[in-house]
Amino acid sequence: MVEPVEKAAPAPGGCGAAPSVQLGAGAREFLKALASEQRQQMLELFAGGVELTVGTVAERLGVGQSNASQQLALLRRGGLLTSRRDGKQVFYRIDSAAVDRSLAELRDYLHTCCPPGD
Amino acid sequence: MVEPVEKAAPAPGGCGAAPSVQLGAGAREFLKALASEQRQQMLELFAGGVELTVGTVAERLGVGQSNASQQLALLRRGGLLTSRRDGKQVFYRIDSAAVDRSLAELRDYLHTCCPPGD
DNA sequence: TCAACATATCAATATTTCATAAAATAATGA
DNA sequence: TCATTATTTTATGAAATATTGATATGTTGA
Repeated sequence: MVEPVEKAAPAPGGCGAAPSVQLGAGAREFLKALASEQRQQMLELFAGGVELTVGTVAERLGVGQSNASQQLALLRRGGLLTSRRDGKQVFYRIDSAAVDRSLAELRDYLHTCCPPGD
Repeated sequence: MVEPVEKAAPAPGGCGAAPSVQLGAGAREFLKALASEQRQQMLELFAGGVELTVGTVAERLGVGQSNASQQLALLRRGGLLTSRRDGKQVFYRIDSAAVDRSLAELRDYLHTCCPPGD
């Protein structure tokens, strides 16, 4: 019989006016890039800060060259990887600074959505 | 003429033996759940720790009730929301503790992949 | 210039995800 | 039990994503 308290409206006494939190386009690309198992495996190849070429990544994962190139491009767009060309080859490696930025943005977003101490 | 150093194998002198980093299934679901703009909007409705029913969420986002139910289930599987039934209705709310766990796992994973100071 | 190699882009097709409606499950009260 | 309401599950077609092969771009060295 006890009707649940309808806390539909933003809790007035809670954490104050919730600002319209929203993830930026960058963070969204970041999440999208990470939300694929294949791309996660790809990322793991770069552990330790090593640099790898497209061809090497394709070979190690047993996927086509075209596929690897496209997925790496996605990871780069998501701010997880950066690349440099050296001669014929393109070397990819983790973009630590950008990763940290995205992670911080995601943390802020989630902590605004759902403060740890509530 | 300078051949780029082929750091294909795990850097021996680098940050030590890179342990086989791998995201757990939980973290993967977490990322998947977050990697959708609609589900991000959905999450934002829960800012401040409010509880909402499936019907309310559907109405606020202007989507079908079935759609809302499915997306909410996805967010729950991803460990972002938790739910309780009270009578006929099901109330969803943020699962702060689980979010923090996933965020921590993600941070560890990314920091093993790509230590900030490298 | 050409030949060769590495990567990127494009096009076609499979696979997956999304959105809506219909049917099934669960809970309440008469 | 039946009717009503809320949610979940199922089924369907539409849209997005992944995979593959072919082609194009860019670089090197002859």
